[in-house]
Amino acid sequence: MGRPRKFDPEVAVERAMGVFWRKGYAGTSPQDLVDALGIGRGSLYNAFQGKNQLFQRVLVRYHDQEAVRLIELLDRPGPVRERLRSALETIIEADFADPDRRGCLAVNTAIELAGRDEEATRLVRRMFDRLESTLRALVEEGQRSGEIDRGRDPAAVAGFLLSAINGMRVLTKTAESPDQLRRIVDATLDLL
Amino acid sequence: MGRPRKFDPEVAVERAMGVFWRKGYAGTSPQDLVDALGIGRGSLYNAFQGKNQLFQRVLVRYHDQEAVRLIELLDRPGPVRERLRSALETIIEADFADPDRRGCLAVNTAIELAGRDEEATRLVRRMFDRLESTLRALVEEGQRSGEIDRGRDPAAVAGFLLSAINGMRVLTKTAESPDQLRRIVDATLDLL
DNA sequence: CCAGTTTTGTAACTACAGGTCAAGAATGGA
DNA sequence: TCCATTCTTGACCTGTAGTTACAAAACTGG
Repeated sequence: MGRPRKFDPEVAVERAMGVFWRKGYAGTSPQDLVDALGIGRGSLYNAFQGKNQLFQRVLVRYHDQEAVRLIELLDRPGPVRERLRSALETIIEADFADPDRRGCLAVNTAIELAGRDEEATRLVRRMFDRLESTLRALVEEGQRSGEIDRGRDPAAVAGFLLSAINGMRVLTKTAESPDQLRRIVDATLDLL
Repeated sequence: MGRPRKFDPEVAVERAMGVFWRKGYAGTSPQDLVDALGIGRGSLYNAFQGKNQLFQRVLVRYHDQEAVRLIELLDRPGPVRERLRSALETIIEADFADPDRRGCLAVNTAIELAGRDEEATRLVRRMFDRLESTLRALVEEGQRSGEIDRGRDPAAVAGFLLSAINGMRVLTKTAESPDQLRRIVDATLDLL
């Protein structure tokens, strides 16, 4: 009972994600959110307790959406190396297709808030951990299929790949063309 | 002529660097700066035209200081791989020794401001380019000495290393212990 | 020691951050 | 139809961001 909501909270979180992603946490004002969500200030604070809580919901949504998309790419059938290449290339294409070059919200948040916002740190760490697990499984599969040297520690290689992906997403921020990044992908897979 | 400055601008920029590095650009207020620099508001705006200009001087100083330190590490005599390992390990030790885990100011700025602040973007890109050049020279040296496979494109490997370094500096933000990072260093050098 | 120059300290100002609150609107239940 | 409940709108509030203004202070050359 009670007056029903006029807006869909999920849609609101989705839109909030766009704003935080583009402007960062500190760079996003309540007014930005009100404008983007198309709801009144009061509703915003009623539905989500404040900027901080809303941001946490955004991070969860990002995890359930973007991170999962990447994991699905990696989990498709086919040779391990091809899957990896295709996933990395997709990341780069997506980063450069975005006119705002927002990069990865997890990376952005790690840089802006890690160590200074406990919950945000936890959520980002969770995304990194999840991706790393997926990568480890992929490496192990590659070792079974003979595509990847069996002498290597899968956990170490997975950590290396996670680091490589994050590094690329930093460089997409300043790179002028995708070519530099494509060469890095080539080099990374060559070395693997 | 005129009244002499009571403070050393270089010292002030140095201190400002500490603040921006820890709290980010948007997260640093004029009051933070006044407190940290130990000078009055008026002096601050008289000596450095404003937050933005001061930040640019900070970026230049960071380049001339931190980036150069890393380059010097890489330019020391000895086997290429050892130098690379020692440089990477030094980065990690420094990152974890810092109680605030500020990471790398260039990476932080790339994430926060690239594409949204032209001058900051230029200065960060310059740091990345400089490091990449050093890495390329190092790779070429390694190829001459036989430590690195001569079939590889030095530019691509250098880009790869730059990306790997930046990726590690993202992970130091959320990593709970340096061990994860040390394993990544091992894996990276193993693969090279 | 005066004129001219530059710095300093502090007050002031506008705008906005981030959030609260009262009043009213829309619902289901008795 | 009245009630309790929950939502919406928009005004309002306190504090701070980021900057400017300016008078007083501290120097230097002549």
